Amino acid sequence: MIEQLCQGLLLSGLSDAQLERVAGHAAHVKLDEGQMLFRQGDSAHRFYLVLDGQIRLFRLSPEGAEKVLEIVAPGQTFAEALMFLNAPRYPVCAAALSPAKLVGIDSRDFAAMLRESVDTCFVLLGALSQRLRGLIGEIDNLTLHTATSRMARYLLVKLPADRRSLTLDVRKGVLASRLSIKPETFSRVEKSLRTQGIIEVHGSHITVLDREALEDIAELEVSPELAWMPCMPSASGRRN
Amino acid sequence: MIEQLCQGLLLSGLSDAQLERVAGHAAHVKLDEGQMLFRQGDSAHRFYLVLDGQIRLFRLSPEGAEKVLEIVAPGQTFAEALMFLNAPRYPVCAAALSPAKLVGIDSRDFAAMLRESVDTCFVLLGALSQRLRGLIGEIDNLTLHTATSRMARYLLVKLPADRRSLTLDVRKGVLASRLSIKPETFSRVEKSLRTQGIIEVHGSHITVLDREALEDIAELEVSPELAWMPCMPSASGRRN
DNA sequence: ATCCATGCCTGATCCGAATCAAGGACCAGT
DNA sequence: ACTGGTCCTTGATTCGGATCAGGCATGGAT
Repeated sequence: MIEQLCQGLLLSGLSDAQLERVAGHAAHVKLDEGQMLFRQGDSAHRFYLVLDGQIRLFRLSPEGAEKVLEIVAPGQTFAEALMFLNAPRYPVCAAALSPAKLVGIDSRDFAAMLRESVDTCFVLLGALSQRLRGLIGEIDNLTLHTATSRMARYLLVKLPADRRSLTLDVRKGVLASRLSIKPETFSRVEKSLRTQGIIEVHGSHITVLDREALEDIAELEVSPELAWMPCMPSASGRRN
Repeated sequence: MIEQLCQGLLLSGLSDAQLERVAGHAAHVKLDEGQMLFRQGDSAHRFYLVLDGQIRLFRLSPEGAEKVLEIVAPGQTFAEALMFLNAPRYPVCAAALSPAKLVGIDSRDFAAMLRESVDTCFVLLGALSQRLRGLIGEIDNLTLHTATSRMARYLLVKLPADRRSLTLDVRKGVLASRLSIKPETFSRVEKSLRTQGIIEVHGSHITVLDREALEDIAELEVSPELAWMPCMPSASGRRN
């Protein structure tokens, strides 16, 4: 159990004694493919470390529509932030994309331990900060960019720095939801990139033929430009 | 200066000695209406506490489009999270909506002090967690709900619990951007709610005539319903 | 008072993406 | 090899909201 906990980046900085204490109230959880771990609105007493498989975090609308916020991979933790709220309830649903093994860690217990380890506090603060940055980027994607642009960005992020191809680690339908695109549109965007000769697709294996063009479509920030921009005082939302 | 720092909810838990230390490297900042405080991409050495006025945090796309992420009111702090990243850069632009006074607090200094106060660490963790929850709600709004629904939600949130009317604290154009709506559409949505007899508008003063109807439009969660939902295993993004 | 700038409103039109509707591909199970 | 089931793809159409264009009202400067 202890060694398994160490797989979590968040927990790797803990001392043996601390790990043992955390392990005390921790519980192994196994999920079948598609099985729900918790639902949004459930009261949250624990957070989780993924050991194996993938967990899909998603939001449900009252009408039953769903939006995937994150796909959690082994070694990552999720739902830690709730530890610090008064009457914590999961803000999302969690379900396994594939058969999964995880460890559930008691929030109260962990928080108590945190009090004795400022270092770990800082690790956690860092993790939450990064997640915050990620969500801001997500909102930027949704409000300032098109579906095609989001797709291009995703490919560029997932593309190993020096390699030209990658293999999608989730079904295209799930990825579509992750990018806030309908499966039909996803398919069309993919086709468009294919016919432009920018990418090549064989099942879930994608090869980037023209990285330049893809970066162009992704509409990435160009830092130096910011210094030139006028940024009119109190400019109203021309182009929102 | 010390008393001013205390206005920040985040800082109110600090001891006098700690406050004094923070005040040491803190600097007052005054902004004219519309003046920029920092731009996205700028390296971030400090975070801010708003004493007076309103600060508009927004994101710029390469094409110059802008999206307001938050409007910061007096007593609130912003950009604290960056403290815990390695090469921190502001992820957003900040500009004053009205003449504003704020205090800039040195990140390194504050972080050093944090190491000696686990309690304050927890306060910060709580604050970041809430912000995280807020951003998830924001993404939910953008992906699972219409412009009209977002507008209704905003009104309901801003509406004092027992009162029937409220006064908008920002220009409608800014609010539109905050809700990711174009000013034209904002105007049309407002008109639609007016002609339905749900709200009454006089300038920036809005009266809610039919709270029920507004809640209906807002498509709020109905917690008990979640227990009934099937939540098919590995359901694909039917309805994204 | 006149001027012009800015914010807000309204109408006509356009566009990106969702929806509706069918096919087709790729399985696992019989 | 045949099923029946997902999952993906493709086409036709619709729809929400953006864009373009113009008008009106307010408020500060001259």
